[in-house]
Amino acid sequence: MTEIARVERRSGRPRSEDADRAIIEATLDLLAESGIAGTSIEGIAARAGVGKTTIYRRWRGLESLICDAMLTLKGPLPTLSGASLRDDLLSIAEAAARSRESARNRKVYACFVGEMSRYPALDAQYRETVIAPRRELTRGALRRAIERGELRDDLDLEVMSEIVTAPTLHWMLHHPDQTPSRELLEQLLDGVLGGLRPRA
Amino acid sequence: MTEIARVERRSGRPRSEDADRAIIEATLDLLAESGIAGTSIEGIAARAGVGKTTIYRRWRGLESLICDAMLTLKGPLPTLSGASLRDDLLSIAEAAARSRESARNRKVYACFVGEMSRYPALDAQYRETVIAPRRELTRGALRRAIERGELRDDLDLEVMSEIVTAPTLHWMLHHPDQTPSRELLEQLLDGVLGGLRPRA
DNA sequence: CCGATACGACACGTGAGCGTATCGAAACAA
DNA sequence: TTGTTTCGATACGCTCACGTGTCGTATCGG
Repeated sequence: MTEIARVERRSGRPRSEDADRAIIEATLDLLAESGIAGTSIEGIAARAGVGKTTIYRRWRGLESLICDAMLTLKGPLPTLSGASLRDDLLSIAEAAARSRESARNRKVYACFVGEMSRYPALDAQYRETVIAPRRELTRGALRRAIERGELRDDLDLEVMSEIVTAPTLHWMLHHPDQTPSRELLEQLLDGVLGGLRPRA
Repeated sequence: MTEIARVERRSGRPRSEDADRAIIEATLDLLAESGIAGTSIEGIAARAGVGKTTIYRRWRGLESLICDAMLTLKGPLPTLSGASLRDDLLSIAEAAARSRESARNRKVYACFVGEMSRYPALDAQYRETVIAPRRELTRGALRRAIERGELRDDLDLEVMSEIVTAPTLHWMLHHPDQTPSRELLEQLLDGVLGGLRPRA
């Protein structure tokens, strides 16, 4: 909805879809390199090989454009097998890792953490379309696991959700030049689920 | 070391320590409000009520100034009682929470996450003077706990360190408008140490 | 008092990005 | 072909920060 209405086409030269793609790609590239504050319409136009007019004709401004670019960043939500809590959480972690496979995407996520709060429209859309569905996915998996007796029921769901997701996200955030191996994801998850104290 | 050498004082008007303090405070304020990219010498001078000359006389440039400002951000390292792993880790978590008590400091930390990598000198100093000592403190506590049999010894120390610190740091990073209660810190820590599966 | 240095204030020219406007050419519908 | 719309390019006036230099004033040592 941030894009300017594409009114019913009647006549004249149609808008180039190549330009659309080039603009979005250039936006993500610049976000990764220079952060939100360092990304400008002029820079995007130059990198995309496009006139500024072409951008202003499609988006209201920088924030709208970044909103749209952001949406192309996130992959599809994983479908959970439901076989076990471990399987579900591993699927979620792997989906997160997959959307951070390219160095560019990792850097874009990193710059969002600190800068997003200064761009309210962007922040709201990010929370609603990216964070919230994934959060709900995790909470659902945890709820089902509690019902099946796979999880303690004496801890707040919010606290458990934090414990389960934080190590993976924290690792990925602070290792922007690496991709976590499947082994690492499993080690983190198993450590979290089983606990760090020796079983008596 | 980033500060311009304060040569042997001989005569003339001495530099104002009030100006020093005002400059550092203004720098941290602006970092919190606008991030690194949005912080300028002009802005700092204006907010501190100081001439630009006064800043350029003391620091080589913006990055040097931010380096010095950053050092005033971190409180002292906590001393660990060594009584138990839980006590030690709780002390570490509380020290981290304490240095994030003010909303301003929380926002400064948040902006560092995404932007720091674009400022190599700043990044190196931050890792060396802030992150490394705290990391070593945690690893030491974990090592001693393994020796005492308080911890599993089948997990990589790196992985355990990640699991132990991530939930607290992740929570604080994504709740920049709150301070974690002692109860929350304990819940997170106890969940991590005890694990999320029910004890058989 | 005198020389030295720091103080805040202000001005300089430079460069970047803003959002808008205008250009001739290109790509479509009728 | 004609009319319409988009294309990339370029230029506009505006604002902001850069780093430097220069004011007159304030504060120190000797």
